[in-house]
Amino acid sequence: MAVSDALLKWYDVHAREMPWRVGPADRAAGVLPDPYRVWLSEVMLQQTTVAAVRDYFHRFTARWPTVLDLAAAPDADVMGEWAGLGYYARARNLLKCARVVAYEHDGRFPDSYEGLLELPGIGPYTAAAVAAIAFDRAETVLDGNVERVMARLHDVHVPLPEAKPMLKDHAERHTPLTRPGDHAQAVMDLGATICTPRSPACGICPVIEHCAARRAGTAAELPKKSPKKPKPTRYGHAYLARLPDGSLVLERRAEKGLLGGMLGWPGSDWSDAPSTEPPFDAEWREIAGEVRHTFTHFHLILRLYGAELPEEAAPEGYEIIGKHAFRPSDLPTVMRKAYALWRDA
DNA sequence: AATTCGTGGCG
DNA sequence: TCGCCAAGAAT
Repeated sequence: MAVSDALLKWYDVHAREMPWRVGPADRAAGVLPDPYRVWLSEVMLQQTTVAAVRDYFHRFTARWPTVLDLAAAPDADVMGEWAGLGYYARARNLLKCARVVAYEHDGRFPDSYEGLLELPGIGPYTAAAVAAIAFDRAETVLDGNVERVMARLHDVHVPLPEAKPMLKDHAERHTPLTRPGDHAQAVMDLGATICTPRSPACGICPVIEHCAARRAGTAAELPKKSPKKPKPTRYGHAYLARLPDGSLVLERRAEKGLLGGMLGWPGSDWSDAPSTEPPFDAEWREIAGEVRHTFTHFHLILRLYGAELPEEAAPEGYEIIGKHAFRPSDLPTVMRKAYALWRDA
């Protein structure tokens, strides 16, 4: 039996339940999933686990059931709803993409890889995933799961990312013309549940007889990866101010760069020797303790300063957010940590 | 082509 | 505690 046949047979029984997914039985009856939901889930799933995405997906689809609803949403609402999920450029591009689809494509997603690839925030993986899953196009997805499964199936020892093209070649040879959407999801499910990074469960693998790495005894050490750079530690200062009515002083961060477009506390740059100049005048007092947070490529240690501002002392150029309008859940995680430390001080 | 982008869970 | 890892894209 070919690899794709064995995979689909396994998937028919073991497909994981996901709120954006139409199971193999319904698909067999001709049901295709809503492209909007497939797209939304795939963007959320970029470098993010299924467990982390579930609640966000439910909140987004409850609040914005269609791409037209999302396109009409205010930027701040979408960024606030995305807060905590990370990689905030995804949220900015999500909204851009929704508006292009809504206003330039009549509210319908393109049904081809090439068409999807044109849209903001949709790269090679997501274009292939949406084309295959939502439109049953015979496209090949290449994500971390597929890379790992292919590296093992074909015993590829070339390290990533150099190995990517050859892993893609292998994956394409396995992509069937029928049920390509189920096939794509099957390979990813296999990678997520059986062909895992550490201690793969080869004993229950549906394609073990096709696996070259299993025969060679190298499955657990694949895929090889080139060494990555160590993370430096950076430092910074953040300033948390409150007005007499309980309002808080925040700022909307620049569109580009780290935490772009998100709300945050005013503060210094984050570097080896951050500026110690407060963003505006107040009776700042140091808050005991520090916030530690790790981003993709550096560790951050943040020192906090708090102030109670007098009446009529709201500084210019900031987002003054009322006591009851303020929700920590609108903030990225590092800013939530800062708020928690200040509040509990 | 190499960097820059979050966050939470896991061993 | 700490590095690794997750359904990557943009520049």
